[in-house]
Amino acid sequence: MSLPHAVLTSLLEKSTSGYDLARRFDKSIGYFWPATHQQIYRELARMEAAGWIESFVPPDAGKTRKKHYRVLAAGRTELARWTAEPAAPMDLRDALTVKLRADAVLGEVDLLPELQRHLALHTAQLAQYRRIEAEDFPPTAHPLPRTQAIQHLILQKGILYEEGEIAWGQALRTLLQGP
Amino acid sequence: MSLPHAVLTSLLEKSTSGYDLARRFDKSIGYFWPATHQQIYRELARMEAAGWIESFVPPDAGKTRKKHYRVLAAGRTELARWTAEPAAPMDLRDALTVKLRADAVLGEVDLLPELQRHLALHTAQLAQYRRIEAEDFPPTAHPLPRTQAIQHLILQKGILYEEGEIAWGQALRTLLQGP
DNA sequence: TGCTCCATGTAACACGTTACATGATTGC
DNA sequence: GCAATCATGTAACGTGTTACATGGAGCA
Repeated sequence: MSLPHAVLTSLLEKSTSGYDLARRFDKSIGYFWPATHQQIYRELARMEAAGWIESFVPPDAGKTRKKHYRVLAAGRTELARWTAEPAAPMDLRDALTVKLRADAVLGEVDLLPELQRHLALHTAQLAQYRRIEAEDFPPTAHPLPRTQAIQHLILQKGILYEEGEIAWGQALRTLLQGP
Repeated sequence: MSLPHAVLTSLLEKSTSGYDLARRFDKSIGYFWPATHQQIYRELARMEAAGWIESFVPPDAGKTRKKHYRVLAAGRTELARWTAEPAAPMDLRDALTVKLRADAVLGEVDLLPELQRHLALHTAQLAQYRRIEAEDFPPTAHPLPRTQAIQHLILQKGILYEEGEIAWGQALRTLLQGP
């Protein structure tokens, strides 16, 4: 049950509409907690009913249906509560590994094309993370303030993850291609 | 939709009862695709209805309710189809990273205890993987046959993952504890 | 006029989680 | 006799996924 809290976090970072939230999700928190726009609209409605957030018509709405949301005190309290609460570490759900085991037991399944696809996707994602890092965290002599240091560390987690996937995938490719 | 295929794979590796399957899951495929016993019973019933597997009373059943399952040709075909089929890479769902972002935007949330818990859990998991590796893959001079090499590589993926989590967690701990 | 993008939603369903039910067998 | 474990399930619910609906705004 982390999606509402991910949404609260994103709203605290910048209070916007559900639509923009859904789009920003894809490029930030969504890397670590993906969500579709339908899920986000559903959670926004629930959280407004629960009194964690409130909606208002933004000044620049004009004749559009645009609604903005902002976090209320109750939402902030709830987020702080959840953040300190112990939770199980995420569990992996890695279909490629299952496929690899299936290949081992079946034999005669050519996994290489699928593996190449994955390597390409992870390589692309890694490149994107590196681009973001180069833009947002240019090398400096001085240590970053806490908030920025945390954000950099989060980005580095994504980078580490992709690097690991790629290194492992290359080892697998060598094995599958071997004589 | 990978759970049925994970179950098929496990059944091909060793055809057993739902109960044993659920217990073996926890210690093998479940590391990469977790499932509760209820999910497994549900999938077994569905797959039997679909003609992918069949149940039979094992010779050693006695008066128990024990049922065994074995994979039919249709199930084997389906598994091969799914294995070669392209699929999106797994997506991360990492609550700790979300909590970290929440901490950055809220301030004044003490994440250290939660981080320590995670470090302890990942360290324990890593130790278990290493124990399995030492038992099942003792160092030899000769390269392993393909099936075993694949199984070793799968285990190494788990090890790499845990090592990454621990290394990152230690970096985070340094940051959170820093002055 | 027709197309794309903005913006918010409803509905149905599949999958995952949690709690509970049932009865037999094994070990003390 | 009692508790723990074996063994299979039902039921209810919550989250995630997919398809579709609605209507305005901007542009060629």
